[in-house]
Amino acid sequence: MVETMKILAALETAGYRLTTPRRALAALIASRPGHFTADELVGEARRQRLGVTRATAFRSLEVLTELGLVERLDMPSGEHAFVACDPGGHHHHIVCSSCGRSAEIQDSGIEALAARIARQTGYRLDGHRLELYGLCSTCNAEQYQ
Amino acid sequence: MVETMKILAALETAGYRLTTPRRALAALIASRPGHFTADELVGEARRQRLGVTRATAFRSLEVLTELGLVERLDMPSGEHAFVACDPGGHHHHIVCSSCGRSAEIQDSGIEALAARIARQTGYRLDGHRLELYGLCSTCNAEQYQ
DNA sequence: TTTACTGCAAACATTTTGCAGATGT
DNA sequence: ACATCTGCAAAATGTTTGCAGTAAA
Repeated sequence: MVETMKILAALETAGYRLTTPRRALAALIASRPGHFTADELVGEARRQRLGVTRATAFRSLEVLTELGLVERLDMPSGEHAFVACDPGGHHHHIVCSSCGRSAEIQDSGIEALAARIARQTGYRLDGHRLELYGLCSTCNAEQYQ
Repeated sequence: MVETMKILAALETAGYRLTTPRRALAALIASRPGHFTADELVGEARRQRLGVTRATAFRSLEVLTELGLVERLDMPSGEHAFVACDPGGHHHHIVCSSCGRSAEIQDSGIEALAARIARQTGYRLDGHRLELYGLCSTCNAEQYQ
């Protein structure tokens, strides 16, 4: 769970202004249990009359992505989505294809695996991405009720 | 290396017609050493006067993707790209961020790793994606000349 | 008071679609 | 012959940008 305050604090620390739209977006993003598309975010903001433009939403998402507070995902469907996440450490996501809830995965051995592949293929790696898709335990349980 | 013939054979087997545009695209795709964007593909087709429309290119890429002859990648930059690949077995790609050359990676232990994560998180996985980015040995070598 | 930020609207990029005609089988 | 494909052009998406005004620090 990512809290609004953490996002705002990070923005402030990085020298960004805490504007009304940014506060609103931070709250919205923090309230999301899982991933969301830019469009969903804007829609939700509009529904709640928060007065946040599409352009501002994109601009904020960009800033937040840079700070590592949000990450961009590419769903199997091809659509782009974002997830709030803890900045700092490199990590990966596992996302529920039903409810969208997502969890962060720390190392788990992927780094080692990537290093091994690099050695085998002769590539000098400078990045990788692992995304896992499936049903979270809740959705999985519901399916059999 | 993926050959034109293989692509055409797969299309035919799947019941698709071997039209002129499809033959042209198959050849273009097979000639690519690495990944390519839809736009690059169309541009190349136009340069060679192959008479392939943008719409047709997209439609063909869709078909080829369905058949597993091509896969969609999401580059770190955010742009979409495609790579020709062997259909069948689940695999992943390692792509060179300089020349675009890409190689397929067979299992390498990712499946086991994914299974372990599934167990730990309680998710029932139905898919995952691993993409590795870096410099291939050739580009890496050139950098130090 | 200064500079970052926002809204607006237009521009852009990318992918999809409807339809009439061309073409593979 | 007949269904599948293609080209064309328009539409639907998704994202970015310039600029003048607003607001945070």
